[in-house]
Amino acid sequence: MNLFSDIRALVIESLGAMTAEGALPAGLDFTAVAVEPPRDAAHGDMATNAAMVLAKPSGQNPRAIAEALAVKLAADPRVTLAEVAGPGFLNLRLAPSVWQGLVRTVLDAGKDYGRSTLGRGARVNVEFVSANPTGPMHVGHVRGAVFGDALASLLAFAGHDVTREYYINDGGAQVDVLARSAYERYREAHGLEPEIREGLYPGDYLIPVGEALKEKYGDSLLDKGEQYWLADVREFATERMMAMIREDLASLGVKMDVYSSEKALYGTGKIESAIQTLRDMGLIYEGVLEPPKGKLPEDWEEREQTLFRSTAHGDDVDRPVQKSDGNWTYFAPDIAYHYDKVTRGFDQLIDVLGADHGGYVKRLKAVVSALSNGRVPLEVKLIQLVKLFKNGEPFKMSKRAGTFVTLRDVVEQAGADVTRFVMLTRKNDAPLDFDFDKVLEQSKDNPVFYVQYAHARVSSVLRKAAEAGIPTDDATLAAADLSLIGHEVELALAKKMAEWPRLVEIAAKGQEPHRVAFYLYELASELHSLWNRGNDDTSLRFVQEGNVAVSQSKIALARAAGVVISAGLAILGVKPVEEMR
RNA sequence: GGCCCCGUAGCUCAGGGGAUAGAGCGACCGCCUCCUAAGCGGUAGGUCACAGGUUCGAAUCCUGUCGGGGCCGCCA
Repeated sequence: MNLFSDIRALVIESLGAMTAEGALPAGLDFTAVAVEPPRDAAHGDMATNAAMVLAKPSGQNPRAIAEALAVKLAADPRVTLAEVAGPGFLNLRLAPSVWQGLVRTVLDAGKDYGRSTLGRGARVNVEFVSANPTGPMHVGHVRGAVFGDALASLLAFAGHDVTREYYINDGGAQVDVLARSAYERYREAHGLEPEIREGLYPGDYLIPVGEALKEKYGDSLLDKGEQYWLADVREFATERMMAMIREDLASLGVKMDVYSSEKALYGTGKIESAIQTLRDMGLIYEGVLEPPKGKLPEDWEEREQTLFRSTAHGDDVDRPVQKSDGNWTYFAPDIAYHYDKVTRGFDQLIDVLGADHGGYVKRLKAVVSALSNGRVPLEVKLIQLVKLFKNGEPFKMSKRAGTFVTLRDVVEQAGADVTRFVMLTRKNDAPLDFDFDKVLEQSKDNPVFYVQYAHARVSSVLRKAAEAGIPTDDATLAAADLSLIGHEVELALAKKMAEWPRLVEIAAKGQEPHRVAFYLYELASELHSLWNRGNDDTSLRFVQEGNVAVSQSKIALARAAGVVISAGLAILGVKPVEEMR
């Protein structure tokens, strides 16, 4: 199904034959032999570096190897031309029938075209978002949510068994703050003046929570000390916040498989047992940390703490797991949580975190490495900041000034599809500019519309064909005489589609969903290009008046492009459109 | 002081061992009696931050320097 691997197999087979004939020494390692699209399409359809890679180990001139290999490859009916170029590249040109056959392959496979077995069913846990349950999701969370979701889809498409997971930070001091903030709103609901002290959450979103508390508890919590209500209010408010967050995620089209709770780790011995496991490995000790160099915290004092010997697993310093008052640090439940993920049998863990967690990565990796005996790799994807713009002007966010941009604001203004696509057009480790005006602009400047427009044009062709009475269901198109398409511009579109399975694997290996977005842009560009050629050359239009067979072959090509665009958009979580409005 | 990320065209960014380094925007020149011109074709624009190293081959890998951002015990 992947033409590049098909041709690579042919190359390897030919190299094997050369070895058998004594043209190459036995025992050569062919793993570095690659078959790729050439940088410049004028060079051919595919290129292999085989001769250059094998020149040194075989002690032969690369061009001589390439010449001999060219003869072998040219004997295959799929190869119409094999020529040596540059330092020893072997450029291949493939027969039109190969590309015509590819169109049929795409139509037969439908949305599964490009699906890969690369992952061999490995169980991968992708943890993402994990926003604190203390308020609505803001724009900073959106990018992490979209990235994690698309990465999960990409890995699943590439043959992994993926679990999407959200870790609810409902066990720390911040949920106590939430409870106190909600309690003030509860008092407010009773007509009292709320005291939103410094450090409490001032947001309006807690007002309905206060009212709901009144409904549930009446006035029974009024004028009582914290010890009477804190636990109940905390649980109540946290639940409400999570309901809100789930709604936010749903509006973005993100669906988690598992929600894990930090609170559930406390009082169940899970933290203690995870720490004990590390202790048994000799990785927990009582000690004193060196003060950080450079900028010293003002209230620094030496103090003995319970430490995790993360330096034994690649970290720079050991890390405290207990505060001086004996409580766990934030790190401790995280140890237990990652231990839990390891215990659940995942083959790989991926954490999607904000870039401000960069200093946290090494200790997390150290924990997972220690607790899995090095069996489970942890990959941490850091998501850089989103810089908001409006009318080309930077848009500063501030909770205090009330210019706090929530996920809901973004989705309401830009729409889920646009938001998702735009947020995926950048590598996760590069900052992203998000301009509210630009993302809604309907031009080539905006990649979302460019790709959607291409898909809409395919739909338009199908509608036109239907009006002309030409049957265009997928089965009919797949059975069409595809040898009728042969113009180089048409074949160029098919060639771009041939790259899709390869791209899926590259993107999955690199855990880089942005590659999908860039690929879709290129594919759309090929389609637009072909479309416009039809303006000058009517023989290149998809619907050919009075010629059903030719029309069907050309429509099959367009439809196949639409199928690939849909498949790519599905990974990004974006719905393709049938027409532009 | 240490750790992580980044530095590619005027701007925003792809490419991350392979050939003459690409796209969009901006600039300039063209293309609608014709399937959606929300599009297409072309021209101009580069010391891939800098210096060493590895390699048949480096924008890409390694080391260092410079510049930008992030992080660095009792917050999560």
